[in-house]
Order: sequence, then structure tokens, then C-alpha cells
Amino acid sequence: MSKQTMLVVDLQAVACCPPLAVRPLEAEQAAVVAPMFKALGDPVRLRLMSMIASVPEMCVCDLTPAFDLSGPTISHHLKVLREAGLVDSERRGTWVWYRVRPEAFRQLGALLDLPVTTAAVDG
Amino acid sequence: MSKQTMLVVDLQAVACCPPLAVRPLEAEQAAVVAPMFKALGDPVRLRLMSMIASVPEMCVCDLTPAFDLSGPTISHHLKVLREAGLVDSERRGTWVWYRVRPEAFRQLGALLDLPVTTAAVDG
DNA sequence: ACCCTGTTTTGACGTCTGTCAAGGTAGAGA
DNA sequence: TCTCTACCTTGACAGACGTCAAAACAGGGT
Repeated sequence: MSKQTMLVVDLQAVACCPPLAVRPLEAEQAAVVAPMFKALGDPVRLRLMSMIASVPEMCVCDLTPAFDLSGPTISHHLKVLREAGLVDSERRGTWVWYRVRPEAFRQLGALLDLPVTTAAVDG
Repeated sequence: MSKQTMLVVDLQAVACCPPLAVRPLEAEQAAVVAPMFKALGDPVRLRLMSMIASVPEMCVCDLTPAFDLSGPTISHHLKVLREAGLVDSERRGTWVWYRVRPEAFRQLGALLDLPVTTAAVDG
């Protein structure tokens, strides 16, 4: 019963496919989703993503100084995250602001759901 | 209230860190986690992972023919997944069997949780 | 119009990655 | 022991990636 409830909740959030652990991904679906994981597969981009995700929005001017990397390099990584569909950017005056795209974020999370494990609940 | 409950459930599953959307990842944590996302960032590996995750265990002999790729190439991708800690392998007689490591899987999923979105619930 | 600051693009560089062919290892069976 | 099959490792190669310096672009202020 709680099993069914969990699946309903998961599928609500999924625009693409059921969790990896439920049914194998078709080749075309994998081709769409893999670039998102790939974008998170670099330590710098993962930190950028977490910095952006932990607040409503974040200025590049606050992102760049958090790394020992040149401005262009940070800009490149942000572009990768943008092209993967994970974040959106908007210029407001002098500065550019980034924010996460919750749909994409949710989709990735839903893919990694483990439906029910036999040992998960000890009660 | 349901907010708190969700967080408790999430944190139970996390061996490493709170969700990306809760607190920025430290550099060291990012260096540990990024290789897992990177491993899923290739379409072939993502499909391999989903094929393995959707059953208790899977023989390489059933994995390889699902792709238009050479045996060594599949073997290489499986090695990447293994070294990322996402799967385990075991030789039993002639064949080698792969199964997912649920802890790693759960950890990644927990990182991608969105704690609560303002527009998620319509009731 | 000009400059100053913040951000992105371009070009170049060395390194890493995905792929295959060829060769190596492990176990089963005759 | 020999051979056959299943799987992995090695070596090689084209293409992709992360990085920076230099140049270009965008706005704000003078």
C-alpha cells in the first residue's frame, strides 16, 4: 500500500521515464538523460549546481570567487549546465543570475529512486 | 509538518550529504560524488545501469548483445560503473554477474531530492 | 562618446574518453 | 592436457573535455 503510494508520487514528478530500477531505459531516452548526468559529472559543475540549487537564485559574481579558476572557465561550466537543461540564466543589468530548473532536477531524482528495498524498513 | 517528515526520510538514506538543494557541497564531497554522476553520463552506461538495476542480477552474456558494440567496449563501461561504486560483479563458473549497490544508488537519489517546492502540491 | 566592470566567446593546449582489434585469463568439458 | 567459450586487458587512435589568455560583448556611469 505504501508501495503504491510511493510509485504514484514518483510518477507525478517524472516527465520521462520510470526509475532506472523499475524498467530499462530505451536507447533514445538514455541519449536524452545521459547529458544531464554528464553535466553533474564534474566536481566544479556539481559544486556550482549545489550552490545555485541551495538558494532561489545566484549571481555569477558570487559563484566565480568560490573557485580557483578563471572567469571564462566558470562561464564554460555554467554553459554546460545550461545546455543540459539543469539551470536557467537571466541578465539583469550588469549581472547575470542563475537558477535551477526544478523539472529537470526532479526528473533526475525520480530516475534514481529505488522503489522498495527488502531491508530498508526495520519496523 | 509533511516537510519535516520528508527530510527525515531523505536523511536516513544519505551516507554523505544533504540534498544539493539544501546546502552547497564541499569541494571534497563533490570530488567523491562527481565520478558517480560521470559514470552515468554516458548513454551506454546509463542503459547498462538500468538493465542491471531492473533485475536482482544480470549476466554480462545478456548485457552485451543488447548493444551494437564490441565485447571489450561493454567490459570497459562495466569497469567504469564498478570503479564508481555503482555496481558489483561476481564470477560464478563461466559467467560474470553484475548487481547494483543500493547504497550508492540511494545516495545519488538523495542528493537530487528537492526538499519542498512552493507549487508542487495543488491540494 | 568614452571608459570601466562583469560576463561570454574564441582559439589553443594537453589530457581524458569511447571504441576496436589483438592478445590474455578463467572455468567447463572431453 | 587440450580446446572451446566467456570475459577482461592492452595498445592505439580519433574525438571530446577542462583550462587559460586574449578578444568580444553588454550595461552603467561619467
